[in-house]
Amino acid sequence: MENEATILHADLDAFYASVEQLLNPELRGKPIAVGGGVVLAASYEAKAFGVHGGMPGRKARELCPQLLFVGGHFEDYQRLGDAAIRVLGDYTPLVERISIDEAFADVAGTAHLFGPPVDVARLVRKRVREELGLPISVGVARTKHLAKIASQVAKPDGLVVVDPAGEIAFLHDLPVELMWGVGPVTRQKLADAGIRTIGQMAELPGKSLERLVGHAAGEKLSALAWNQDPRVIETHQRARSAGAQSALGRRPFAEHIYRPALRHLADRIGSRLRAKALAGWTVTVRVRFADMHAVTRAATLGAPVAATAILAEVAETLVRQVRRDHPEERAISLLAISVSHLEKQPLLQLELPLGLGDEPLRPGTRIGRGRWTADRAMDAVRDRFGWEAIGYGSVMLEAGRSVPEAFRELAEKDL
DNA sequence: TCTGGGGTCCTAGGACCC
DNA sequence: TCTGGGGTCCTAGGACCC
Repeated sequence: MENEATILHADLDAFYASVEQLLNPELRGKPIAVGGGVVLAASYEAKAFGVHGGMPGRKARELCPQLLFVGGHFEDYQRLGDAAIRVLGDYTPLVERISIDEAFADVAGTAHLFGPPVDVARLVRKRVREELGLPISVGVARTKHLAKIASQVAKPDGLVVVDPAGEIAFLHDLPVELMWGVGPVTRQKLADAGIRTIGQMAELPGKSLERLVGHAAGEKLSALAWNQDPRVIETHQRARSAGAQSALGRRPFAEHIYRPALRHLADRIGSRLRAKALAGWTVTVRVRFADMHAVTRAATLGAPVAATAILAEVAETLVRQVRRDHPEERAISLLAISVSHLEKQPLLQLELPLGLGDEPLRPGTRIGRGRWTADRAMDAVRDRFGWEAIGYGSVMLEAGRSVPEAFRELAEKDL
C-alpha cells in the first residue's frame, strides 16, 4: 500500500478571480484582479502580464493597463470553496484542508468503492468543473510533498500523476522554489551557491546545506530533496495562536491612533476565542513603522485571557513599551495583536486581580479580571444581528479601510 | 500613492533551576 | 571565588505558507 500513489492535492486555479469570471461572463478571457489597493488574486490572463497576488494595485496597473479590478464576492468564495472541498470528501474521510481553495486527500482505503486514485482525481476535476463551474488542478502521488508539487506543475486546470517508480526523475529537474519551505530568501541563498534544481540540492552535502539555510530547514530540505516526506494527512489540527492586524497607511505614533485600533483588534480576537471557549497565556504586539520596519513585544501573563478589555489593555501596555523604546519613531503603518499558548477554558472564568500600570510587564504578571459576562452578552447580540450591531466594530472602519471586513473572515483559520 | 491579513515554525540569547 | 553543563521557559526577530 505504501508504494502506491494515493495522496491527492487539489488546488482551485486563481480561485477568487475564477469565481468572479464565473459570476460575470463578461470577465471571462480577460485580465482581471480581485482587490484594489493590493491584488488579492489575478486571473491567468492577468498573470501573463506578471500580475500576481500580494502585488500593489498600482504596480499591477502599470504592468497591465487594461487590467480590470473587480469587487470581491466574499460569500461566494466561501460557499464555492466549501463545495469544492466537499466533493473531495465524497471519496474519502481523510481530507486535510489547507486553506479556502486547497486540500490534501488520501484515497488509499476507498479504491474498492471508487477505483484507483487517478480515476478519483479525474472525477473530482470533472465534478468541480460541471457542478461548480470552476477549474481545479490535482496532483496525485505517494507523498504530500510530491502531490503538492504535482498540482503546481499541473496548473492551470490540469492533472499530474507521479508514478512511484519515477519520483526522483520527476523531482530532480524541478526548480528549488517549488519545494515546500523554499521562499524568496532561501531561493536566493541557494542560487548564490549555484543551486537551482532540487537535484542539485540533493547532491549537496548535508552540512553545506545546513550552513546555508540553518539546521532545521537544512534537515527538512535535505530529506525532501531525497524524497523522504514523513508527513501524513491530518484531518483536524488545533490552532496554536489567534491574531488580527490592521494596516493603517501612515499615522502618528500617538495614543489617540493606536488605542482605538488596538481595541478593535482585541475585540476581533476576543470574540473568536470566546466562540471556541479558548484563552491564551501570551499576548504579542507588532508595531510596523512608516519605513515598514517592524518590532514585536510579548508578555506571558499569570492567567489565560480571552476578554476583549484585558487583551486591549495588555496590548496598549506593550505598545507603550515600544514607544518608550523607539522615541525617534513618529509614525506607524500597521498594528497587530496575537494571542498564543492557547488552552481550552472551563465553563467559569475566575475573577483575578488586575495589576497593570505603566511599568513594563513581567512574566507571571497576575492579570485577568473577568468582564466575561459583558463580552458574552456582546457576542450573543452579534450572533443574532451581525458584527456591526454592537461594540468597537465600526470604530476602525474608516481608519483601516484597506481590506473589506469579509476578506478577513475568509483568511481566518478555524480555532 | 507605496506595499493585506491570518497563520506556523525556527533561531538565538538570557534567565533560571538543578 | 571560580568553574560547568543540561534543560526549560521567555522574548525578539525572521522566513515561509496560503
